[in-house]
Amino acid sequence: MRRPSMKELAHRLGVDRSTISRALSQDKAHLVAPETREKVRRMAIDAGYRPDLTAASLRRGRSQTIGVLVADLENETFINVIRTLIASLNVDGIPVTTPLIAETRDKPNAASRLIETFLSRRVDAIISLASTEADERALEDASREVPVILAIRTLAALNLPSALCDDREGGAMVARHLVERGHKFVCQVQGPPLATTFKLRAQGFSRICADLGVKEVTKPIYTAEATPTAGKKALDLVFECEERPTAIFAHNDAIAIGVIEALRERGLRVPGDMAVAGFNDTRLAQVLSTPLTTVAYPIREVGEHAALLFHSLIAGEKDKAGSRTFMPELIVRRSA
Amino acid sequence: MRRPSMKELAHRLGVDRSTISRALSQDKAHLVAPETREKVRRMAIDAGYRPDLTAASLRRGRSQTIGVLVADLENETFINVIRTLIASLNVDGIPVTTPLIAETRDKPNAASRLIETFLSRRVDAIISLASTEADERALEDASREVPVILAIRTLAALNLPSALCDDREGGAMVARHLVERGHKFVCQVQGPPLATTFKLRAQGFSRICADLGVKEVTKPIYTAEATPTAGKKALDLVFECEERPTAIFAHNDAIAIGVIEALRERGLRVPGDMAVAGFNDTRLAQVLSTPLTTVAYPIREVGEHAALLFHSLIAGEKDKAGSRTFMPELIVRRSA
DNA sequence: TATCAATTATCAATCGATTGCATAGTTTTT
DNA sequence: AAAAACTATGCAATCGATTGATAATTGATA
Repeated sequence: MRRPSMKELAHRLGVDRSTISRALSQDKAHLVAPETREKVRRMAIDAGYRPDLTAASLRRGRSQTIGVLVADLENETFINVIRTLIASLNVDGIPVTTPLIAETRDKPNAASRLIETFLSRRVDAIISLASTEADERALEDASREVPVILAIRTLAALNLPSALCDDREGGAMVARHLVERGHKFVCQVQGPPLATTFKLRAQGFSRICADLGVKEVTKPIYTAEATPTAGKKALDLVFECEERPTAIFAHNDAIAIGVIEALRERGLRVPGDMAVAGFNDTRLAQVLSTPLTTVAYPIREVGEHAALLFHSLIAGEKDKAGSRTFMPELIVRRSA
Repeated sequence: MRRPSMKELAHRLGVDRSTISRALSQDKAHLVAPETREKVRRMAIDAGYRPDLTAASLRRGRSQTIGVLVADLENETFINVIRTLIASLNVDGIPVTTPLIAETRDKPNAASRLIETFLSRRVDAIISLASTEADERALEDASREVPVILAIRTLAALNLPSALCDDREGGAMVARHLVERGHKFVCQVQGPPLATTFKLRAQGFSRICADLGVKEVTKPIYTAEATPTAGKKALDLVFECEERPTAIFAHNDAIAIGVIEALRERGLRVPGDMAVAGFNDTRLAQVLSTPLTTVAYPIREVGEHAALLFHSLIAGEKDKAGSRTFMPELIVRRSA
């Protein structure tokens, strides 16, 4: 017993399918007489009618779908931004726009392939939480066909509407805090430089160090991935330096945790022997027995602004769709 | 300059649209003469033709789309199963089936609402990594319209094809190991009992304890969520018991980490003062300075079998689509 | 030469919903 | 009482691709 289509409903009720369509719609329901409308709605429920969004999409030219590119599904911050984004996609608690979530893992051609799929599926917009310079071209091309919004990571060359965190200032906050605590020689364990996030955090941090006369380890230290494993490995590089710093700014909490575990293995105490600060304020940062000093990411703001950009852009209000950068917040705990 | 549709291509080439369709298809390309086929393909590329999957879906009655329900996007194990699942969805590296990923967070009505959306979008199948008893009805109803596959979590009452881990045996493995290490009085910090996973782990563990004459803390201890925060809180309950156990089996690694941090705060050493074992073998388990003894989840097997079920079911080969349960593996490290 | 098969392409219907335009019926205005 | 203005509904085209039925062409076979 297949579910009925509009045509079948129309037949049973002896009205035209267009009447059914209007009666069940949000915006055109006023065009049909209240009693007919009720009759249609009741019948639709009784018969177990379920609209076919594929057909509706085709006709409308809008798929009520949004392509979401994310660099890493294991990253709590990305996920949380996506969560608020999705929550803001619903209207009156009803999900009208379905997100197509796809992960790039920062692989070279992943983004462009996924964007092709999105466009074939006629997404109404694309939100990228995965932009790297390698994807610049693909995103630019896409932006000529459909609104493209950047979140978390930006691309200076592109001038696309974006929802960002002030990563430079975040890095600066950490630097100022370390200086305040009396550190004179510090070190960064940087995330992979393919995304703007880490580059800006590094710039902000270094700038303040330079201004306030604090020395940084000369050779920059990068991790291949922003993971605890990579952070652990990176600590070896720190210890290869001639002089040992007294504080480490890890570019995110996952790296920081790796650093802390590595320090523990060397029998060093945090913050006594080495102060450690992270970035993002993930769940784990709060649970550690030496709670992590870190920078809280403006998750809600970024997610909601991305949603707002989406809504403005598909409504054609290009003027309202401005980029915004939100301020993160330093959370001082025990580790630094 | 909008991209052309098939109709436009056909016009330019002076052939019928059906010829274009066949020339560009995988399975019907042999019906068109080799030279025409080449001509069409070249032209399609030159003109920047991009098929409209919305239209194709409508006509075919298949959307080349799969609905994926996941309980928690922050859970590494879920994500990794989804990753292998998605990888197996591609044919020759080309993504033919797009996953619609949606998160339930184990909220009461989330699953049924999301399933409605999936069905409205005419997904070819639904894979649930989020099944709880509360969703039983919704999944059963859905399974009458579309293939439904269960992964990670099962529902005994439903008899749907599934890809699972032998959680009971996993729990048993931990129990046997603890007994081997000489523990006589142990404790479980169980995950929320709404999913089969945790219930089975508990059963398997308790069964072995009973068989081998090892005492368990009398009152079962549950966490509200499978997170470090919840694990930390749960340790208080352990210490409320009259007698203190010497080992804790945390139902997953996230809980275990919470437990360990809580122990550290009390100045207790792992495994000296308290042994701790987890479940899943997440990335973090390997990085801890006291590496976690845990049970490695058969991620690849579960993901690939789920994909296989999907492929069999949409091919109509119901017989080939059998449920399978894969064996996890105990990873002994330092913590227990 | 007539018949049949194979190959290649066209025709036209179809998937299910949406929407501009037309029309019949009703109410309001003058 | 006629004209104007609404209301409520129906008609039919449309979105873009797919596919079964059918026609045209060529070659082979009896």
